Amino acid sequence: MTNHPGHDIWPASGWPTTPDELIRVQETLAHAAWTPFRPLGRVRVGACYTCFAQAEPGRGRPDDVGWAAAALGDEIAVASAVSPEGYEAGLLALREGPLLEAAVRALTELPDVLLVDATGRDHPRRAGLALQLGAVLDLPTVGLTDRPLLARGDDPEDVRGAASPLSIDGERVGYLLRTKQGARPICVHAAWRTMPEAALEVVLTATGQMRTPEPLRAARTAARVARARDLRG
DNA sequence: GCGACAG
DNA sequence: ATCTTGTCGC
Repeated sequence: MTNHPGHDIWPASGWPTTPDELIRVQETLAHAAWTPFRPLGRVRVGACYTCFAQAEPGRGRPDDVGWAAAALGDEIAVASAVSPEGYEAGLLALREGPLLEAAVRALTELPDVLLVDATGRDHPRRAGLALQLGAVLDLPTVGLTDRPLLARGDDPEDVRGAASPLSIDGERVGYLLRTKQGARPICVHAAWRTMPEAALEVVLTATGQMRTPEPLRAARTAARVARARDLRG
């Protein structure tokens, strides 16, 4: 938890710092060999989330302060820093990667599988931030978003648990999942070491009565609370 | 040229 | 991310 944030976690983070660099990493990760994660037994599901100080529509600003939180069971960890980049679709890792990694690494124990507020295989180079973060942390990950980046899918029926495939040119990259009746479906993305079906299973086990899976709700709340606290003194 | 475009 | 709109429940 950095109280007076700087760019400090970026240079030493090992994450790419330029679009060209990131794109190369994404292309490499998209073709990397992997063994599929099978959710067996009691799987510990964690989540991470980032929010920023500037709340303007459209692209976020460079040099904005960000707060990331990671949640696993009752434990919460938070990290904060100035993020050098604004938001650009396809390059979210430049803005949030090191922040999310820092929050997850601040947990006492790592989860068996991590939910990330970003896409995975649904990406121009098939390597969204959820996939990349999993590779960096060596953890299976699942991406969760409100809407797809490139993928398309039909609306699942309005029954809790109903799902319909999200695809890019016939390639299945995730599912639209109705986690709550009467609520918009969430996008569940295959990411690092997770097939679309495994991703779906993980999300269903982590979801209670609310639309958003519990670990992600916890991380989201924690990040926003940290932001509110730090923006006072 | 215009809209779309994870957070 | 944020905003708008609509609906339901307190």
